[in-house]
Parts: sequence; C-alpha cells; structure tokens
Amino acid sequence: MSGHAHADERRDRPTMRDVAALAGVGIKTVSRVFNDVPTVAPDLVERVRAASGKLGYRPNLTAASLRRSGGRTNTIGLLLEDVSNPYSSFVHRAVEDYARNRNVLVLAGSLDEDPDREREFTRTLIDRRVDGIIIMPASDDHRYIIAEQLAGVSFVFIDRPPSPLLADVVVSDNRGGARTAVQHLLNSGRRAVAYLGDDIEVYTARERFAGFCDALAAAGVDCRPELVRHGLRSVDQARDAAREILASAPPDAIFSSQNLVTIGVVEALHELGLHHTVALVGFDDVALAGAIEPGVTVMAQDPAAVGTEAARLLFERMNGDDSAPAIHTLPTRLTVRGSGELPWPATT
Amino acid sequence: MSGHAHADERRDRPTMRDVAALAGVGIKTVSRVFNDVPTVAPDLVERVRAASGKLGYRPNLTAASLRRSGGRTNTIGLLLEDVSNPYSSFVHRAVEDYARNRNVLVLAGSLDEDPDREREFTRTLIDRRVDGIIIMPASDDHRYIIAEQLAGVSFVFIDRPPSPLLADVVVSDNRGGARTAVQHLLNSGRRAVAYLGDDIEVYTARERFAGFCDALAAAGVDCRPELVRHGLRSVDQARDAAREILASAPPDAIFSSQNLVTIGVVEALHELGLHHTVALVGFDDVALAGAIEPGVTVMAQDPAAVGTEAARLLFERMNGDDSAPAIHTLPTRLTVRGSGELPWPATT
DNA sequence: CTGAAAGCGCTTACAG
DNA sequence: CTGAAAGCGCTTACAG
Repeated sequence: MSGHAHADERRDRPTMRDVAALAGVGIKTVSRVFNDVPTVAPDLVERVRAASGKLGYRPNLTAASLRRSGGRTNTIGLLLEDVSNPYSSFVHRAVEDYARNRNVLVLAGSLDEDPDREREFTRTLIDRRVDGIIIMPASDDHRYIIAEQLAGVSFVFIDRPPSPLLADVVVSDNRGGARTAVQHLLNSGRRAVAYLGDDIEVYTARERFAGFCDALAAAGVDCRPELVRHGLRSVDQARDAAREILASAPPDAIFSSQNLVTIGVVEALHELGLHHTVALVGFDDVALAGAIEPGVTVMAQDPAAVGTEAARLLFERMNGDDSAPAIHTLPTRLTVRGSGELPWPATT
Repeated sequence: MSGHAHADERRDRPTMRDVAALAGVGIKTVSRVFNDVPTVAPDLVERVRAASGKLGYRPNLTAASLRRSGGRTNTIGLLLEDVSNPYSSFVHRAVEDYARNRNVLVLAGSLDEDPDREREFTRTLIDRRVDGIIIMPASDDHRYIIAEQLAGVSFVFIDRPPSPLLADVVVSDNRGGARTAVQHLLNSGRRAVAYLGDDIEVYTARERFAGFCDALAAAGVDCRPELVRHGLRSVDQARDAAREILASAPPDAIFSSQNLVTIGVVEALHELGLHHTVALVGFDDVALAGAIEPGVTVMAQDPAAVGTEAARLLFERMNGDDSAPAIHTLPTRLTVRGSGELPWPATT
C-alpha cells in the first residue's frame, strides 16, 4: 500500500451543507462558526466543530469572496522583471511578508522586460479579480490601467514611474546615488571615469547616467564619449565591453550602473590584472562582493525597503486612500569595500 | 487633474449580464463567445465583442471555476524555503515558466524552515482550492496531506522526500555529488579534509555528509571528528567555524555542504591568507565564484531543472496520473574553478 | 440566537 | 444555433 490517492477512490470535498446536515444545524450557523461570529451558542459551535472535523471540511474561500460585500479576494499580483533575479526576489520577499500579516496571498510573475507580457499578465490578474497589483513595469504607456483603477483595482509601481503618473511609484534615488558614487571616485583625484550601463531606454539606467554626468559636470570634468557604453544587458556583454574599453581608451576609474554589469567589469579587471589599478564603484550590491580582492564598493539599493513601502502604499490604496499619486524616493547607501578607494596615483 | 480613480467615482465592474443586455443576446451566448465556442453565429459574436469592448468587460475567472466541472482554479501553490534565496528563486522561475505555458498561475510563499508555517500555508492554499502544490518541506511528518490528495489536490515535493513517501519528490543527487566532490579533493593527495555544513537534521545536509563519509571510507581515510562542523545556518556562523577549525586542527582541504557555508569559508580563508593553501569544494554554486582568486570549485545543482521536473510531475498528477509516488534524482555537476585544484603539497 | 430565501458571476444540463 | 432554468459554495438581507 502506498497511501497514495488513486483516482478511483477520490472523494468529493465536503461542503458547508454537509457539515450543517451532520451537525443538525442550518448552513448559516456553520458559516458563522467559521467566520468567528461570537453570538453562536457554545453547544452549536461544538457540534459544528465536531462535524467539520469528522468530515475534514475546509471552507472554500474563493466561493466566499464571490458573494462577500466588497468582493475582496485577498490576493494581490506582483509583476517583477524576473522572480529569480536578486533585486526582484528581495522585493518579493518583503511584499510577501507585508501581505501575509494581512492574510493576503501573492501571485508573482516575471515580465522579462516585455511590454506585451506586462499587458497580458495584468489582464490575467484582473480576470482573477486580485485586489491590487504591484508592478515593476516593462512598458512605457500605462493608460490602460485607468479603467481598472475605476473598477477598484489598486496599483503601485516599483523602480520606474508609470507614464503618465497615474499611480504611486517607489524608486531608489538613482540619480542622486549615482552622482554620489561618481563623486566618490573623483575624490581620489581620478579623472578618466568610464560609464558602463544598461540600455539607456531603461528608466533606471537613464537616471543613473544622468547622475554620472551630474558628478562630472560638478567637478568640471568632460564626459568623454569613448568612455561610455550603454545597452549592456548581461554579464558577458559587460565583460566584453569592459575589456574593450580598458584596452583602447584606458580609464582610471569605472562606474557600473547595475548588478550584472558590475560582475562583468570585475571579471574583466581580474583577467587583465587591473583590479588594483582601476577603481570601481557599482550601483546595486552583489553577492560575495566582500570576498573579492579588492572588495567591490557599491552604491546599494534596499530592495526590501522598496517592497515594504510599495506594499504599504498598495494596502492604503486598497483601503480607500484616494490622495494624489506621488513618487516615493528611497535613499541608497555607499558601501565601501576597497575597489572604489584604490590609492592614486596608482602605485602598481 | 491626476487621472487617478477617486473612490466616489468608482464604478461597478460590468458582468456578463450587462454585456448580454447591451448586445441583445442571452448571457449564455456571451459565455460561449468568451470561451471560444465555435458554433456562435458571426453577427452575434460581433455584437458581443462590441458590447464588452464598450463596457470594458472582463470575465470573472474565479466565478467561472466555481461552477465549472472539475472545479479547477488554474492556480498552483509553491512553498519554498525563502522566495529570495537564489536556489528557491530559480526553482520558482522554472515552475512559473512551466505553469504559464498551461495558463496556470503560481501562489508562492516562504516557509523559513518552520514546520508550523508549512501546515498553515498548505491549509491556506487548500482553502483557495489550488489544483496542486509543490513544496520544499520544513516539517518531517506529511501524513496530513493524505486527506487532501483524496480530495483531489496533487502534491510534489522538492529537495526533501515526504515522510512517509506519499508523493513524488525531486531531489539532487546529494550523496553522490558530495562523494564525488570529496573524492576530487582526495585525488590531489590531501587527507585532512574538513566538513562544514548545515544542521544534520536537515535531509540534504545529512545526505551530503553521508557522501563525504563515503568518499573518505572509499579512500581508506579516517573521518576525524575535530574536522567536522554541523549546524551552520548563516555566513557568519560558517566564517566563525572555519576560522576556528583552521586555527586549531588545521585541515588541508575543506568540503562545504551548502551555499552560505561556502561563502563563509571563502571569507575565512581570505582573512587568514590560506586561500592558496587549503583546497575548497562547495556544494551549490555561488554568484561571483569565478571572479574570486582562486575561483571556487563547486558541485553545482540545477535548480531550474528541479523546478521544471517538479512542475512536469505535478501537472501529470493533476491530469490523473495515479502511478506510485517515486524519488526522482537529478545529477549534479562539478564546476572546476581553481580552489579545488590547488597544487599539493602546498607550495606557499 | 438561528435559519430559509435570494444572490454573487459564472457554467451545466436541457429544451427549443 | 440560442437561451431560460438550475446550481457551484458560499454570504447577504431578512424574518422569526
């Protein structure tokens, strides 16, 4: 015997009606017991408990929410770039924790920067009647959410503002953080600072590049086009771009605008033996960054704070807050580990 | 004007009945159109399309599944150790992709190794009537799932078998992989091999420790208790344990049985300047492992393959497969990067 | 305090 | 090919 459920012995799940019959009460009394209504006679509560225990009864929450006033499903949607990327998954965890404390479950999905998937997934979530949606957007036109907001679905954006601004958005201080990071590099006296980053069409890359330019301008340093590379979407692309830039227009410092780019740059620097010569600060923290020699100095975001703040805003909206949508900016933090503080002039 | 939905102008969502009235047809015809029943007259299809477009109608899928035969909700649950840990999140992504192709959504949650949370979360998912559950278990008694299986919920386990074996489980070849990893260390001639790992109560830790012992026994090497540390649950604990073991009973090689432990060991080796002297192989891959000097040699699992296989098995069960539950073992792969192949005798 | 009737938004089963 | 009736498993609104 395997203890395994064979199809031919599959039983139907008992309903409230079955419990009521066994307990000898009306189904409304069973409903009251499972909803913790306090005005039920103790002996009836006991009989209902016994009957549902014997039958293995469990209430059907989706059926309940269908009739329940307000029609809340106690489910929210969370649309991320990719549930398996570290930034997204830390946001996810924070949202999960916030939601769990309120008895709400999270339907998460990956958009892979695909605007069509954003639309499809949003529609799917709406067809399931989620109460709200937190979204790290892939598209750049969000007018389609207006009808949904009017129908009662709340939205909060993460990382990139909706356009036009129809809902709250939680972002890191990308521009200010990048500016501070680059200033940190300039402080050592270095002047040939390279920028390696994601596609400039991406909001965060655009902001961080602007911060890079801000810092150079403030220091009276020219921004040299041969030291700038956009459109880096993977570790491999970043490594190749870094190799090339280090060979041709050698910079004495590098600002990498994102996680994967930073990893690629680190790999290139180590290959070329330049990791003690060319300074590096990355935007976004990376695992093991402290175990490398030198440690990678980064301007760290706080994805958990982003997730918590987004969830907080979403639940406020779901609870009726109808104030004007706003941009909520969260600070970033410089984490000094060595790569951004190499001696200058270089002593190698 | 903000374009934002104010509570006082919130409209009710149109229903099938509203669409039917506007299109001048019965609601069953609207239902047929939205379910792509091919036998509807083209002009009626057109009128329904126009009416639902004008009203912004979207079908309510939870209401549909309530009456639909079989009662599928097209939702599965995924209970992970922590959605934000790399292993879990790669499993998650693979499950998402498999489910998406079948129009199924994933409700994911983190158990944090808490048996009570496992029970609670499973119950919550069942109250939502998910069609199946993939679970990386935290508890060690799974008899409570028998009733659910009889009621039609499918289960597949990941990483650790249910006890007793009531459902399929997908595991990596922990014992065989660990054995191979340790043999790899012994091949260089090293004999004082240390083991640092997670709580021995944890199934995977137990299996990997068994593989460690297998390899020593096969090589005729004694297992020295002073070279073994269990119960390491964080980077910090692992670093401290590694420091201590390296100072007192100096090993010439280390096998670390898990991700976080490997990171802690790497940090300790670098601090003590032993990273070119003491060989290291870790179980589980770690990010940036290739950028460190030396690169970290690991016995890598394939979390994406685990997720895909678990999803495949779950959907087969949901589609009526009632064969006996089995243990499905996936191979691991040695990724050579340097730390496991240091010259011996040590030349430092 | 308790329960029978009506209804949530759909689909099933059936009649035309 | 089309639609009115009944029902999915609950909650609401109401009467006793």
